[in-house]
Amino acid sequence: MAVTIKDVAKRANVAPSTVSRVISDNPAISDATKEKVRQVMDEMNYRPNVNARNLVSQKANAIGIVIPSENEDFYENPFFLTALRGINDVAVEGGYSILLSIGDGIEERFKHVKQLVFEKRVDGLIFLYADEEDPIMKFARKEKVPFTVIGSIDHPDINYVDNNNFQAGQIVADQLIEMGYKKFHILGGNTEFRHITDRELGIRDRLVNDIELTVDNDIGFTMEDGYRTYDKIAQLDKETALIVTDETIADGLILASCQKINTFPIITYRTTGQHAFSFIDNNCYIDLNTVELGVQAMENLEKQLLNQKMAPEQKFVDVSWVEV
Amino acid sequence: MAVTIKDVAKRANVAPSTVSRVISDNPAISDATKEKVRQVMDEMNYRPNVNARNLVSQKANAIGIVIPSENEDFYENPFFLTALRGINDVAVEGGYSILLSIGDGIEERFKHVKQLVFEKRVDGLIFLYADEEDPIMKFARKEKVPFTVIGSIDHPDINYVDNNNFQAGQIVADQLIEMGYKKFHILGGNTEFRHITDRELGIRDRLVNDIELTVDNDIGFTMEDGYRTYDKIAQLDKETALIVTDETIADGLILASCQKINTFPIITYRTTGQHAFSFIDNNCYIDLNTVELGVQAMENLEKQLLNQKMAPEQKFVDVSWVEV
DNA sequence: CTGAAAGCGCTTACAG
DNA sequence: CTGAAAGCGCTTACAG
Repeated sequence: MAVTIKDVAKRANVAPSTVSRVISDNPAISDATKEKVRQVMDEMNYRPNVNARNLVSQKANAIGIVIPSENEDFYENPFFLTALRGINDVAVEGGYSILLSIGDGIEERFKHVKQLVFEKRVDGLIFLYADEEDPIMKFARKEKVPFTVIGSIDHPDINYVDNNNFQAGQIVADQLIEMGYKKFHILGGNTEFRHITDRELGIRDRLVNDIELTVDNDIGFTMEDGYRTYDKIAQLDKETALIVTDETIADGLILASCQKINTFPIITYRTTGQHAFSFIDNNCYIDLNTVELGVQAMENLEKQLLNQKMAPEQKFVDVSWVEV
Repeated sequence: MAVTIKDVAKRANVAPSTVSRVISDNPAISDATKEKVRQVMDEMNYRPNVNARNLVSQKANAIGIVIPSENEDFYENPFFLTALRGINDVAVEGGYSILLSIGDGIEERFKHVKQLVFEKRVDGLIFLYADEEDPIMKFARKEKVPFTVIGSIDHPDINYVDNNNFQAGQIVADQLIEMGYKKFHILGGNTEFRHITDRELGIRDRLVNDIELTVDNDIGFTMEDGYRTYDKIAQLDKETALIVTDETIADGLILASCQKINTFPIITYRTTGQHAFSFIDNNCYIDLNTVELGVQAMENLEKQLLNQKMAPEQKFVDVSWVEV
């Protein structure tokens, strides 16, 4: 059997409660006792039993990750795994486990999340998408489960972390103007997504008089959609700077154009510098710092868990222009 | 506060132990009592507290997933997430949570896995790679943690689930012969991986006299490696059937050739039919049924957890030829 | 600064 | 078929 707090206490000639206090580094315990107990813990390779600890504290020391319902995306879009990486870093540091809810379909996942919450398997949730009308999110609000959203939600009570997409638009415009471009063409994903429209607004915000702007939005959200756009894009005049406000569409387009004469740079917003196409995409890009998005989401959630009555936070992560 | 087993017992006019027995569907309890108690549980929306239950049973009702140390792969290779999907399906069914160990670098992950095991956060592990010399796997054997490997390991004590890669080679050869090809060219990943060599052996096993075979192995494992192979491949004569024994390499090659005249089919082994390039890859392929690999791995692990003294199992999942 | 005791919410022999 | 009691391994008031 595994060694328990009692075994340690006996060997160290103290009470179990003292050992417990040493574990939590309680300032009431003398340094001498702490040192002695710690030595015994090391000797015996003692590890606290998480279940016992959680039972007392009524905590799970775990958080749940909720992914969007169109979950095919999850398997293709590097965004989710990259954000998860950031979440994981902070979670491990704080002793939290991460539980994924990746069942097929929204119904199954909703059921799973309910189970995680009601059985106290998780203390809080992180949503990898922003949709105020989502049933799982509504459930979390109703049950008062602490949660953090990655994305923007128009509601002052909700904690969220997002890219500063408006700024991300401004930066692109500024850079391209500095590079001497006079014509911009925006190729955009579906305008139902706020990051798409915010990026466009940011670009428009920095347009100077002599810039000519054309926009082609709502062309879809898959690689295939981008791929199919090639013929249209090829018509653009050579002086145009092409800004693709959705990474996956950009990848499809890059795929379509990589073997042809690449007449203009394709500027896009990237989840990570280590994307699958980095070896053929020699264009500058905007790094969305998605790992940092995950980090800040988890930091926010942890803060909520430690401080019940925290005021809701809405944070924006800066993006950065990357020269290639 | 949440409703406990005592609350249910009081309202149902029975003892807590009776409620507990109803939860586990103990046959000693009368149907009448069961029905009454279940009704009260529903009314009160009772959910058992997992921590309390785990504390008694000395179980975590959770399993840990270990990913390979070159973890950049994890973020690009659809294999891992697809296998996870299969694992998840079985895990949810059996009431197990899934904990990921995705920290950066082997050291950090090793530390994390140790913590998961020693703190009893997991009951068992699934390795998404097969390497007998891996320190984490050695640790699991030493500590007698139940685990299942996805991949093949030459050791009779280890439970694993793998594709039948030899058969996967045979099937490709058979199909291409039936299609009338007389020349095969194998473009292979690194031969340190057994699935690569087994697939080749399977192909060789079914070669008939008049087939001419050429092989080009160890060209790497990234998309870029496949992409770079294009010029060499373009030299092949038009009658050749090209078999790529690694999916990622195949994708790089498809990417390189998609805009050119695609003179011969590129046959490869695919993790899933819904891969990123499915819209430009019109070739037949071998479906490795990776979801099923995950399903069987989790089924095996669950069996180990329920039956301590189970004889080790080595299972092989069949692959299937997919016509496009 | 430290210990004895109660309790977290379950399960499981043991009795009856 | 059901209940009372002990116990899983911790933490945390309460005493001293």
